[in-house]
Amino acid sequence: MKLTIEYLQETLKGRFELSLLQELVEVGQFKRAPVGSYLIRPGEYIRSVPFIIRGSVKIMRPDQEGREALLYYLGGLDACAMSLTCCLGSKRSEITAVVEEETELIAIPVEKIDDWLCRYSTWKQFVFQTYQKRFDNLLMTIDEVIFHKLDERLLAYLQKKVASCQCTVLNITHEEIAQELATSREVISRLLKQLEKNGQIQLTRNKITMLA
Amino acid sequence: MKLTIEYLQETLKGRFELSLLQELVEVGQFKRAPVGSYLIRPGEYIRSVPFIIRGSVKIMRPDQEGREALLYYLGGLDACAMSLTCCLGSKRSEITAVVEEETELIAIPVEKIDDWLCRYSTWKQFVFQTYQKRFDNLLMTIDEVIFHKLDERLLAYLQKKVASCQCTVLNITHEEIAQELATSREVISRLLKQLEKNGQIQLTRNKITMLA
DNA sequence: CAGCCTATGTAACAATTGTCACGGAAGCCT
DNA sequence: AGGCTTCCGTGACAATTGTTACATAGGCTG
Repeated sequence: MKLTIEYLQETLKGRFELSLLQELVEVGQFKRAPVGSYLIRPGEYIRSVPFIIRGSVKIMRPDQEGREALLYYLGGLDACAMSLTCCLGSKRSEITAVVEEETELIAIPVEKIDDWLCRYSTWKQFVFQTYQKRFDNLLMTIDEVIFHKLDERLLAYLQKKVASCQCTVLNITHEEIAQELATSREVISRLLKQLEKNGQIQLTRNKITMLA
Repeated sequence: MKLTIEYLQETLKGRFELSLLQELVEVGQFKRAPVGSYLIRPGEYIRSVPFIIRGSVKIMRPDQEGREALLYYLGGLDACAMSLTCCLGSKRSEITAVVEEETELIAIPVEKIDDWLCRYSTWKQFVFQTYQKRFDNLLMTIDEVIFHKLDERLLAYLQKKVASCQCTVLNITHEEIAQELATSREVISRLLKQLEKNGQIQLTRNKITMLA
């Protein structure tokens, strides 16, 4: 699809000035990314920063043994701070970005990130806001892992998921959850069963329904 | 102490252009911070960003119950990214910064951070480099906590400490370590004893000597 | 030296998390 | 229906981490 000023004005209303929108239309590349597709893989160089218009993207952190833990989600009007730093420092990515729900995004070429920074104060603001949000995300993730037990983390995980997909029925297997929380399937099954006993969720194959 | 161009040229050699150094001399405030002093407390507004010339500063993350876990260390020529985001978004600090070893720093007023960003490309570079380093630090911390067990984390902790203070004898109590790793003193004592049995360290009161 | 405070050692037990083994259930395909 | 694959439930046990309780040791102060 081709980007238009009208589309941008509608989706980003008031966030950026007109002249910036015009540049965005020129250099930005609109993309629709299907569920499960990878926006970024660890080790890759990043040539464009994804600016998410709508949808949901999962940011994960891999380790050497092939495990991959969830860091946080990006949603509408978010941008990936990791990409920003990688671009500006031309380093390889240290994270994975997977589309969680069908996502529309604008790919912005690296050069422009820097170029716009001093020419558009709204852009500068946006970039720094992005950094701040990502720091907050990371800190919250760290809090979870350091200070909370698995059952609490699991519940928080489910709630985040619900918030991100806007519906109370999650289509997900225990195995997937286990991977994102960096533990084993059996442990997750056990804890989920506990939550079910407490009346907080309902379990069926490939599906978890939040009740609370 | 009063800042001088000569001092900055010596300590920051080549990193910033002369005109920026001149501004730094004018608006920056040189400070010497003793061990144990707080540069930032959670909940505070931040009016100046600490740019560390020499020494070591510990960045910690508190939780509601008064626990406080170590995130990472800042050393020479580092700046605190948290301060940056807080300033630019005028938000309260979410972390604690404590001086680990006698530190010399330059306090830079908030307004200047933004002001210089577009006027000095070396400054812009520095700011983004700072963000990137802090992201890396946080990611490494997350890796530790998510993927590694306490004994490995403890060893990594000790090694980081050794690297940061440049000597193999650490003056620290088990209790302090326990707090920074968000666990209990007994657990740390147990694991330290294990390390001692393995011949990796030597324990005496208030002191841990690294052997490996 | 006696008294006191802090740091450390350690046993015993509880709780949490990880692993193994296996059985059953749900859905799909032919 | 029968066979196959994937997902889930669960018991049993191991390993790790947390907690309680108390003993001992080092070092300081009067």
